[in-house]
Amino acid sequence: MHLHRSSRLSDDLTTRHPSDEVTEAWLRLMRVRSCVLEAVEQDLKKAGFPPLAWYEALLELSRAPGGELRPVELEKQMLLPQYSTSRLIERLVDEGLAARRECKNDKRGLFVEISEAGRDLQKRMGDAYSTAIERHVGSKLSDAEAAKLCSLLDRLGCCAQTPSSDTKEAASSR
Amino acid sequence: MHLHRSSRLSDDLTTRHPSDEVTEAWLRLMRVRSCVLEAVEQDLKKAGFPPLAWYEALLELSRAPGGELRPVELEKQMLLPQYSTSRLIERLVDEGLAARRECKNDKRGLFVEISEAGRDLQKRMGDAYSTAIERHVGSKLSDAEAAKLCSLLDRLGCCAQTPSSDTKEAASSR
DNA sequence: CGTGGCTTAATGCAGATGCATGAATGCCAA
DNA sequence: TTGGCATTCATGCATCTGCATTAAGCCACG
Repeated sequence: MHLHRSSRLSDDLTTRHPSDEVTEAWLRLMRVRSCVLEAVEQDLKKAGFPPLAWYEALLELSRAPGGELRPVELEKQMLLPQYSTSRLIERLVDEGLAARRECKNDKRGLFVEISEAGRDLQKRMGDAYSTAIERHVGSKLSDAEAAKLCSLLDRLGCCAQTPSSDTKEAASSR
Repeated sequence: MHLHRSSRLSDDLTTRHPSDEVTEAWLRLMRVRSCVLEAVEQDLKKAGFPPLAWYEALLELSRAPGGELRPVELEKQMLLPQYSTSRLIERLVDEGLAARRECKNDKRGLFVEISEAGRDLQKRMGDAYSTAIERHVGSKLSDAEAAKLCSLLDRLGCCAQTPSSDTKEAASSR
C-alpha cells in the first residue's frame, strides 16, 4: 500500500476530492446566496418592482455614454447568455423603459437606449435595492468583513470585475 | 470627492444605504456563485448526469434512515418551495430512482424511498461532483481560506446548517 | 466581385419555475 | 361528534429558461 499522505491524499493524478472545508464553503456559497437573493428579491417585489435583472440592465444602460449599448456589450456586462439578453431587452422595450435604435455602422446590430421612464425606474429601484442590501447584507457584516469576503470570492475568479475597473474597449462603433 | 458616510453613519431611521464594501461583496456573491455553479453544472452535464438538484435529493434520501423521507422533510433540507419538491420527486420516480410509499400514520402524506438505481446514481454523481468542486473551488482556495469563507457566509445567516448539525426532530412518523 | 466563415440578434420549442388553487386528511375545541 | 382551520401534496396556467436554429450582415481572401 503506497498512497495516503495523511490529510492531503488529494493530489493524485486526477484532481481528487475536495477537503471538508472546501465542500462546506461550496455548500454555503450556494445556500447563502440563494437565501439572501430571495430575501432581496422579495423586498423589491413587495415594493412593486420588476425583477432584479431589469435593474441591472437599466443601470448598465444609464451608465453607458449616451445611455445606449449594444446588446452584445450588455450581455458581457451582465454575464447572461445571448438569448437571455435578447429577451430582456424585448421586455424593457415593451414596457417603454428602453428603445431599439439603428446601428449605422453595423447593420447586424442595434443600440438599446434607455428612456426617461427607464432612468426614472432605475433610480427608484436603486433606492429600494440599496435598502434591501443593507438590510440583508450590510447589517450583518462589518466593512472589513465585507472586504474580506470580497477578496475570498475573487479568488474563485471566473468573473468579478468592478464596473469601474474595465477601461478597455470603450467608445467604438456609433 | 466621496461625500457623506464616513463608514457607519448607516443607522439612521430607515436602514440606510450599504457601504461600498458591502455592495461589492453582494455583487461578488451573486456573480461568483453563478460562474462557479455554471462551471460545476457544466462538468456534470458533460459527464452525462442529470441536474445537481437530483443529486442533492438522492443524497438526502440515501442518508435518511431506511432511505426514505417525507416530501416535507426533503423540502426543508433542500430549501426548496413545496411545488418544486413535489415535481422533483415526480421526476425521480419517473426515472425509477425513487418510489412513493404509503405513509400509514398520516394519510395526507407519503414517503419517498430511494431505489437501488437511485443509490447507484447518487454514488456515481457524487464522484463527478467532488471532482468538479475540487476543480472549481478547492484548487483556488486553501483550506484556511475556505474555512474563513464559510464563517463569513455564515454571518449572513438565513440558512446554512450542516446536515450533521440538526439533531432536532428526527425519528417521528413512520 | 463572390464565396465561405464569423458575428450579431431573434425565435420555435421543450422543459422548468412561480403562483395560486384544489383535494384529502389531520387536529382541536366546543 | 362536528365544524373550522391547518397541514400535506398535486396540478393548471402563465411565464421564463435553455438549446438549437435561422436570418442577416460583416470580413477576408482568392
